[in-house]
Amino acid sequence: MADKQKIKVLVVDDEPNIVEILKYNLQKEGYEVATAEDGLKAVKTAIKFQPDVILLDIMMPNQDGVETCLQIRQIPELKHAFIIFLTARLEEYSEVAAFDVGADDYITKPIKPRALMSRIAALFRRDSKKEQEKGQIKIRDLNIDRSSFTIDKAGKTITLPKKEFELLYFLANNPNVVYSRDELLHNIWGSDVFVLARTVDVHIRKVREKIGEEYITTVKGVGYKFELG
Amino acid sequence: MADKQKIKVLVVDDEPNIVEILKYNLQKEGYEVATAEDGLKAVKTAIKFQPDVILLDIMMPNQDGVETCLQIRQIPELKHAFIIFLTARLEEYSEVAAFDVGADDYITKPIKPRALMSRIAALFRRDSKKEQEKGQIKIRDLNIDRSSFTIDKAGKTITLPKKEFELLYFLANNPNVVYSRDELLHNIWGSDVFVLARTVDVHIRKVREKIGEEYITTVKGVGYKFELG
DNA sequence: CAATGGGTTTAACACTAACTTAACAAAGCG
DNA sequence: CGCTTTGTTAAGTTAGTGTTAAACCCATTG
Repeated sequence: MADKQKIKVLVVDDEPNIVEILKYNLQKEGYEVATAEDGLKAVKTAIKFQPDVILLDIMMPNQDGVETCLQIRQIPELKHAFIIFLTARLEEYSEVAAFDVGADDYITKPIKPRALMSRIAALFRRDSKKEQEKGQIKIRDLNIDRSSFTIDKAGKTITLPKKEFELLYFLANNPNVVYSRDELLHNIWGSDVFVLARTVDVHIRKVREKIGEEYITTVKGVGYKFELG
Repeated sequence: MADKQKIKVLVVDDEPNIVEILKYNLQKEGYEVATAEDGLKAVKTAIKFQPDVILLDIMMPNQDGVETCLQIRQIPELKHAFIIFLTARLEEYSEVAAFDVGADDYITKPIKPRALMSRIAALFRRDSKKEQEKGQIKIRDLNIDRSSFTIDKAGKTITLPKKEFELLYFLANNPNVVYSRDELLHNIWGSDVFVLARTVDVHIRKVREKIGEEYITTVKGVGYKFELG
């Protein structure tokens, strides 16, 4: 996948139940999660953990969310973090305070996990869309088009499955450069996936089968490369 | 979508905090932002900046939002601009006055940035729909007609429900481009709606059922696209 | 304001392409 | 020639999608 590294979320609430529910849901969505049970611990954890998103309860022992938010906003390394307040419906005063204090958003309890997930996802959607907006390669007699996951060759259009496409796309993007199987795995499958290196061979086979044998060549003992004319 | 060039937003409020928060969030969403701190400056800036959207606080020194709105509405170059009032919860009177004065919408403080962003995005979704309401697409043997929500195929006319139509219309408008379920949700359902991504599948099913299987193809692990030729 | 009904969303289960693994054949290299 | 690396095929597994039915929502109507 394209999430080179996981988005990190820090959940801060004094109610263990809520923390658990949020943690569970966030992890299921592929986020890396840390938790803290009060404001003081939140700040410490945030510094170590460097979260991208902080879900912050307002009413907490030791140090409430507003004060915590203020402190976090002072820390340069955490300035980019999104802070979302979790508030009980009736603490309206806090809504006002929240934004003065630098929160990016707030949601009212009871929390609907699904809605919260979408909202967090929305925060990062823009970037991922842009990444994909690159991507059309003309090389030799191939026209490789990321937007449609297709290869055009001599008028014929071939649609490739994801992994096969990514493989060809990656190699074609760096023509004449030899990549080892491990490098290909790392770049295309991602750094946190464990599959046998020989898996690459099979995908290479499939790609060659579909576009022809003359594009990807083997360098024995090293790996594969996309061959220029 | 059609954001060839950035949408311009003018934020007018006398509270620097609020201005900052809104500016920050708007820029993050990709809008171009200008600010003004009172009504008089707002009008001047608006003339220079030519915003597409104006966020206007009601209670301001020098010249309040209502009066400012009236003035802006006089200026021909700014007639197309959307004006959204920002009001404190209790100034109910203003809700009434706002629309008399030519505002397009209003929201009450405290402002939820997310909600505001969605609202702004929605303005342009609606707007762009209007533009396209002429919208008729001829593609392959289909004739897709937005004004009646119908598809003509080989003499037969099929009427689709709204979501199904929008889905087909969107894909047909961007043929050969693969869209993930999330992208489709974002573009068709809107950014502030939280539904499961799999909902898209069901609508795809219905559309295929009605117009035939040969138009929309699946790219596994990626999404759907409208297939040309 | 219950009942209806179309549209939409969710949930559950079935199914298959895609992916991975494994196993054997062929090819390169000392 | 052995030994290692790659090619190839087939079989095993899984993640992603298809499909259907049921739940839900909301506007309309009697």
